[in-house]
Amino acid sequence: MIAAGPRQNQLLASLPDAEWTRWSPLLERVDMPLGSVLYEAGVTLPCVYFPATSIVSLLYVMEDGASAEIAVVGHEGVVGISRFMGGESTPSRGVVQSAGCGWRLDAEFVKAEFNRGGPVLHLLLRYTQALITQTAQTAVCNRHHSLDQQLCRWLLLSLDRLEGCELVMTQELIGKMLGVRREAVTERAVNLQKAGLIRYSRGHITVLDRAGLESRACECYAVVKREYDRLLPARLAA
Amino acid sequence: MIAAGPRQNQLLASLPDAEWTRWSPLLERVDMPLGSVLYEAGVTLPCVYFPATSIVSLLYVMEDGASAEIAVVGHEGVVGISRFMGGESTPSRGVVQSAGCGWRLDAEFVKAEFNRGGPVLHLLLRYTQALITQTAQTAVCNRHHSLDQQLCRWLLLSLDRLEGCELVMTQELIGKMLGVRREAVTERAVNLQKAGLIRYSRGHITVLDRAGLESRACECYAVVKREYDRLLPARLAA
DNA sequence: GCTGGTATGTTCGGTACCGAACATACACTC
DNA sequence: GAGTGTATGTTCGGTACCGAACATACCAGC
Repeated sequence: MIAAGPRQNQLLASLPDAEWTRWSPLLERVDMPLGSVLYEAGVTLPCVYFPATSIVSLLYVMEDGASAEIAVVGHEGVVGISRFMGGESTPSRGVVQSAGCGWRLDAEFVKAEFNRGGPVLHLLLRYTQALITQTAQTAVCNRHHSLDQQLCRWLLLSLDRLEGCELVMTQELIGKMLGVRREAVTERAVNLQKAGLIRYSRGHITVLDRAGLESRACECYAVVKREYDRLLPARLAA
Repeated sequence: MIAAGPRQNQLLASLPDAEWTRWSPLLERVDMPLGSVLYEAGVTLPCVYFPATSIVSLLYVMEDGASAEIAVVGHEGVVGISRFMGGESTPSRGVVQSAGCGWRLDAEFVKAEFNRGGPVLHLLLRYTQALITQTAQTAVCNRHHSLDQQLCRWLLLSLDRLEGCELVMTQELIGKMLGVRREAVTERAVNLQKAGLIRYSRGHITVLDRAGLESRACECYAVVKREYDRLLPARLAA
């Protein structure tokens, strides 16, 4: 297990020394419990978050209350890109999907660092491009692939952002993320369990056969992973 | 009708004088016929395109040949954001969805201008955030809304990027963009025509009742439009 | 004015998911 | 160890779209 420091976040870990010296005194550790909302749609968030052991879902909630996940952010990324992209807010919401901890910084500070240009600018922009790819692939996947495939993709995306192979996550929650009914998730989960790929009980899902999930998922997972690997600095050894 | 100059493109039109002086001598007018591919998935495109009267679809094509539109770019935007975002390529393809003309610039030049910081950086980043919103909303729409609603949304997005109210576009092509069968588009189009909202024949679609389309579309269209209006400089008078 | 190609229209069986209702079962509290 | 709340399991009718097959109809060129 990696020591629980700020550099568990890959973006923070990739900062050159000069930047790190400026940033590290300002980093504030935050606990991120399941379900907590980091920012609301249309609201300017005061802080930018760098998840370490937590996973954050960017979720769009419709007028009728239905929801759908836009993208997911873990230790590889940052929550609050609108603060340096210039729009200051977005129509989506940031919700903690897997409890853990992370680090935060004043958004104005990050914005100022971003506008200095150089490594911070380029690192954050490459991350943003990766995030765009994930969002785009979510659109494609929602259009063409079965819930079975999507669930596999989603489990894999989560797994990549966790240590170990257990997700603390009810099927109800997964339904909210994928934008389907809880019952539909249950049916698919039953099948995955029968196939020996996962095991679960009351909000705990253990992945037993990662390779099996990968072969059952659609191409979307691999496309996104390849782009993340290509665009971002090498991952820390797990 | 607006004079067919580079400043028909809203991003180019928003450049401050200093930038415009540097950019305008380098702008090259390009004809963009229906179906032409501006860039392929995974390939570094040499130029960045600023559509004027044309519309470009960012399209993801799957391994089995099925496709789905990620987003659409017209006179409000730019094609080739990966060249300044730093990834240099993306997994999607840029295809001309509505014939017209546009302007292009050497991508290295745009990248250098972008990296100077200042107005160019901020303009392009705000545009990129708008594009992210469109992509995200496409994901949501693909998940939750009926083809009927999606077709209305798509027609409106196209209409906003055209002068007049006629689209030159077969139902086959629309199917490719929306990621559905041509027959499904036909069924919905028949209904829209019966309802008096559109009229069409052999690749020409005329919108008769824009307000009707808006009320039949899902909230996604309005969400995206609001973000574009918020994030980008005021549109040119139509 | 006939012909060939492209665009649109229609039908039919199949399926994946929805919405609702209800059943079970585990885990914590007292 | 009984009771309560949450998580999961199952069923059933309905519907939107798929895949395939085929019909019509417009336009261009000869």
